[in-house]
Amino acid sequence: MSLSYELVQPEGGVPIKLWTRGVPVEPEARQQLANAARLPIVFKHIAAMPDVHLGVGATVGSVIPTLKAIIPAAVGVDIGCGMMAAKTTLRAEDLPDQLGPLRAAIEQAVPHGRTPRGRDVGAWEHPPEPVDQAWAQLAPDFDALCERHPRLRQTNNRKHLGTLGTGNHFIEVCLDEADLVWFMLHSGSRGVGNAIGTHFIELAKQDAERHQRNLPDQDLAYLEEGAEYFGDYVRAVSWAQNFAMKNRELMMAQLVATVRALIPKPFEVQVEAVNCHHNYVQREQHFGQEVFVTRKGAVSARRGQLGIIPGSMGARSYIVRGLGNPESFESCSHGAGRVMSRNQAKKRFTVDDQVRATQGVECRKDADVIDEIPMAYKDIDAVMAAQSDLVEVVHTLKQVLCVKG
DNA sequence: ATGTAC
Repeated sequence: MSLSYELVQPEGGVPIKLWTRGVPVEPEARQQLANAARLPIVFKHIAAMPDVHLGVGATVGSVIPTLKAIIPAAVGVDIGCGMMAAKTTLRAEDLPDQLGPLRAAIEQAVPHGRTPRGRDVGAWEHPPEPVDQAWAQLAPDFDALCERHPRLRQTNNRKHLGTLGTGNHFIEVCLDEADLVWFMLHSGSRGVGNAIGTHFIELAKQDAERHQRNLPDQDLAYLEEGAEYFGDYVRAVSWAQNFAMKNRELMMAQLVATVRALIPKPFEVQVEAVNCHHNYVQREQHFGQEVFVTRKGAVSARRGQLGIIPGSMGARSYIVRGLGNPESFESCSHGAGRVMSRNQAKKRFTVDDQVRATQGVECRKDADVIDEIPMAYKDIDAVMAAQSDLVEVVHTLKQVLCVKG
């Protein structure tokens, strides 16, 4: 039987297994995977998902298991970034014909966009009660962290909880194959997670310099167990991941309340919503060994575990169930993956292209979202086919409304 | 992705 993945053996490193059959992979991404494979702390092999593409330090769409050490830049700065989705009892025909007012109401209810100095655009001016309650839960561990790392206090933290952000972060209303309405959203740990990531990436680089480590790439600097800041990083990254998960829960609640206020028909939202990180690190057992697994643009896919693989603004998204494939460290892709940079997309496509590609979706179609045009992403169907031994599709979702930051 | 500096 042929392998479901491509096997590459970089000289002086662990093997790389790529679930990329029928999907393009940039040579630069291969080089970057090989760099990570040469680190002495990597366990067994590296897994590349079908949406793999070049990132900072580590490749987006990769799973890197490490022994008694973590590479902060492999986790990245968008710590805890991920997806949340929930099915409702609403049906397509319960939605209004014109979705513009609903989009405007969601944009009004959930802070989104940039948070430049002195102006609260993407942040709460006065966080509502549920946000303050959630912050009260997060605050003690954050305060403890700030005692040892005071610069982290100078961040947007409490006012960013329950807010969307920018770029590819979005909120969608979707229909599944049975015309049931779903809510779905994509966001992370906002400013404070970014500051934590940046801070510890810097500390890891200083640590590598002190130890005169010979690294294939400075962005692959790692912190080892016993290093001065290792424990702090583990606590900080875990805190940011909790912040991100709570951030998504709060936005989902806000979204549900907003739709309830606008749609006359009463409806229920499933209690067991899916809420999964795709940029994170955690302790796991693989091949009988306790390891740190860093998923950068990858989702956990243990047997039976539900995950979310979104397509682009105009494409379908998938609710998936993990098959627990041990060779992928029980993981799957986090999306379609880009085929071109944001700048390339803005050069190549016009507003007319964007209008055509997002037909039937109530969303922004202006010059500032062309970098998110569906053609800038890989074909989601090819991506799904390449990982058929990692996940099975449970639901297929098509967006009818999309809010971008 | 985010915030800030250029």
